[in-house]
Amino acid sequence: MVTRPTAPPPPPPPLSPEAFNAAYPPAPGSAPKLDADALLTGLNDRQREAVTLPPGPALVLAGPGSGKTRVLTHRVAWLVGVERVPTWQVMAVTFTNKAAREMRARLDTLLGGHAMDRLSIGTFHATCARLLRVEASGADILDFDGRFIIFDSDDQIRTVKRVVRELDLDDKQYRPRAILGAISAAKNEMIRPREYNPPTYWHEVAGRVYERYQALLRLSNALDFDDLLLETATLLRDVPAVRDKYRARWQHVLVDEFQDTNSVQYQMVHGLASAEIADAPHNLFVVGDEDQSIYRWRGADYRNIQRFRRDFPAARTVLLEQNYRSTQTILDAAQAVIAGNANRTPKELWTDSKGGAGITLFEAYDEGEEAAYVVRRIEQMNTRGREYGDFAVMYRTNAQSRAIEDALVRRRIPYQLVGATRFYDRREVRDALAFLRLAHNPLDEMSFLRVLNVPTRGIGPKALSYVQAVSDEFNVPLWSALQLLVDDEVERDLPGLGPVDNRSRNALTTFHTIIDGLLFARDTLEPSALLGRALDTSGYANWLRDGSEEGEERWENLLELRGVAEDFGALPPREALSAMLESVALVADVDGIAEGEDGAQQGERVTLLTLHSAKGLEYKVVFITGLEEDTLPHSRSANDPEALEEERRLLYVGITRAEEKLHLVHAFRRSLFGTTEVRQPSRFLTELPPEVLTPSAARTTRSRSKESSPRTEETQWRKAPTRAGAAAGRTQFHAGDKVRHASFGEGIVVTSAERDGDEEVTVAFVKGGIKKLLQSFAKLEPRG
DNA sequence: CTAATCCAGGTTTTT
DNA sequence: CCTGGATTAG
Repeated sequence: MVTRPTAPPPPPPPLSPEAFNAAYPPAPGSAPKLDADALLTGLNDRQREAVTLPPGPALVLAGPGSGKTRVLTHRVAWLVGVERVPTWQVMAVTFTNKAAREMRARLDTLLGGHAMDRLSIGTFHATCARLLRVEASGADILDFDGRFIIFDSDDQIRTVKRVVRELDLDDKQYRPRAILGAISAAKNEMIRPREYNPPTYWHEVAGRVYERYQALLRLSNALDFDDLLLETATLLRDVPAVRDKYRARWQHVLVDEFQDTNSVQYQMVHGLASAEIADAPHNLFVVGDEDQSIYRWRGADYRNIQRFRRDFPAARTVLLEQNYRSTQTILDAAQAVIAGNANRTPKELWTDSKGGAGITLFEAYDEGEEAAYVVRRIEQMNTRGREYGDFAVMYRTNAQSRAIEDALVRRRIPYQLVGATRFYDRREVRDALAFLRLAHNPLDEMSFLRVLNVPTRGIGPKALSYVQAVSDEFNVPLWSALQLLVDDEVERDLPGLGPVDNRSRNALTTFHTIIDGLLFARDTLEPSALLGRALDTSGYANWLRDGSEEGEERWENLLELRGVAEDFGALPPREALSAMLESVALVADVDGIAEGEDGAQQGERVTLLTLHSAKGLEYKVVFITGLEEDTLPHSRSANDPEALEEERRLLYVGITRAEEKLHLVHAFRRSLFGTTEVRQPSRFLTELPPEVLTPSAARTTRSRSKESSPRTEETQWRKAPTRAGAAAGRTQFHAGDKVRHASFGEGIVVTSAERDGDEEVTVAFVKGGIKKLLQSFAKLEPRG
């Protein structure tokens, strides 16, 4: 593929205006020259067109499985290897670390491992963080300095809570989550506290919180996720020197998943590419798919694709419709579903792989049976030669994973859970990181307060109030206040508090000693050792490992964290520490961390994940579970047509993950927060054309679409439960009977379910409506 | 100050 | 169901 000439390549024609090359002479870090034909082999016509587009704005509309990442990476390779653009002039942004890593890896292969270090490839957030660290040091345009820390969602919510309490607000009426949402929304619109124009009284209050929240952030020299974007976009908009510098530097900007950009991200990209500098072409290459826009709730707007067309009328558009992933059957199903959305530009996906297995639709009795079904199918296919790694089980909400996990554990099938209680959200991990953050910067109040009394060392509200009082009195951070206290450099009688009692004093000294020790060690110990020291001297390790199973589990998480820390061992300690903390703050997914306890590799495990985290992935066999009203579409989306369209896109994303076989599963009833409810099948199911389904599944949807007719279907069980009915004393069944699962209208409801390999049967009579009926369900013991 | 216990509330998706 | 907050007993 990649050929390296033996003779030095002839000087390439400069892609960018000479003026730029003169002003910014190419730095070391140009890529090897690539052979254009070799680079393009294996690409289809459309892909080739996209990869070789002339400079200028470009929009690639890429359907699922159409080789989007391939196009992006080849485009970069084309630019640096064929067009001879210096690598440092290229910036590619993605949304996830995973995508960035993958791009990097693929480019590494394409470019033969050279010249990678000068390419800017990263997530929006990471890219912004890097830029801000540079720009905030020195210039005092910004109200924070380059050593800022990054607040994650937990820090954010704690801060908002603190402000809500401070302002004496009712946290029921002003729920911290909601307020944080409002703040985030404002930031996404680039609205600062002072410019905030509240539409309602509630928002006015939220605005007050916003102001104080922001002040607290800056007090800790902290930025939240939204700030990273906002401050960068503002800088590029308002400071010509900075803007021009980066425009000149990044002459080629490539954006992945453009449909998921929010307004700030759009402006940032737009700002970088605008042509206010004479002769600068807008070399902005964006790739996206409106149909896969699933982050509306955090400000993403697929209409940015339309906006792009409007703002860059000269943009060339390339449509990628050939799919290399799924069977035609699966594509047909996907298109039928997405066709239900009104606001979209139609695309016609096609593939060379005609036909394919029908899509199975299964109605389970409840989530337990749903899980049993999935697991049974996996086992069946596994014995027929499928690897566990070929399977993925997807769901709308993380809570749904529990039942599936249970079933997998019982059958001893190795699995991998993506996301869920994220590794870095675990309490012990956050505690441990708080120690490291304090070692990095003891003024970090969030971390200070977090571990001040963890493990408990006798510092309660009383002791804290001394520190707080000193902090207020002398207007210094908590850490400095603590220092003053333990060094006995403040008046013994604090205003309104009286003398500091000895117990508090001792406890505070203990804490001070711990952190001081870390500060002392941070320049010599590498992060993993520093972490070990922190856990030892703080007593955290002992406290955690109290002999309980839970304690050991948590301890293992800390060992994993230690493993993460070891990756930074090569750098000088001080640098390694900040690199590690930065990386950890911007990591969202757990991949690479959750290697199996049972020794199974990733490829040998069933993957469990939400539909959201499934984007960009593919599996041979996909199960989409919980296809019910109020789950998919989710109840929160019920009243909002826009939100409903997003739910449909979510299902579309899920369906198009499947390469060969798709199972759609829904349950007749499902328990949620303790109570059980009857579920209606998802409206999206009725949008599936019967011919994409397996015959029996097609029959089911058809009978279901006739509204008032009874909903019946034969169960999947071969053996009827033995005289289970008799045990109920209501009706009788015999071995060999065909058990029916009749939900409505027949006077009797019978369902079977599997539990621990045994079948469980439920029988009831219809009396007083379905709700009553379900309450009166009798649970029966199976008999041998 | 800590630990145990009770209670109410909130439960979508994630950089 | 699970968490986090509040309350209470020690």
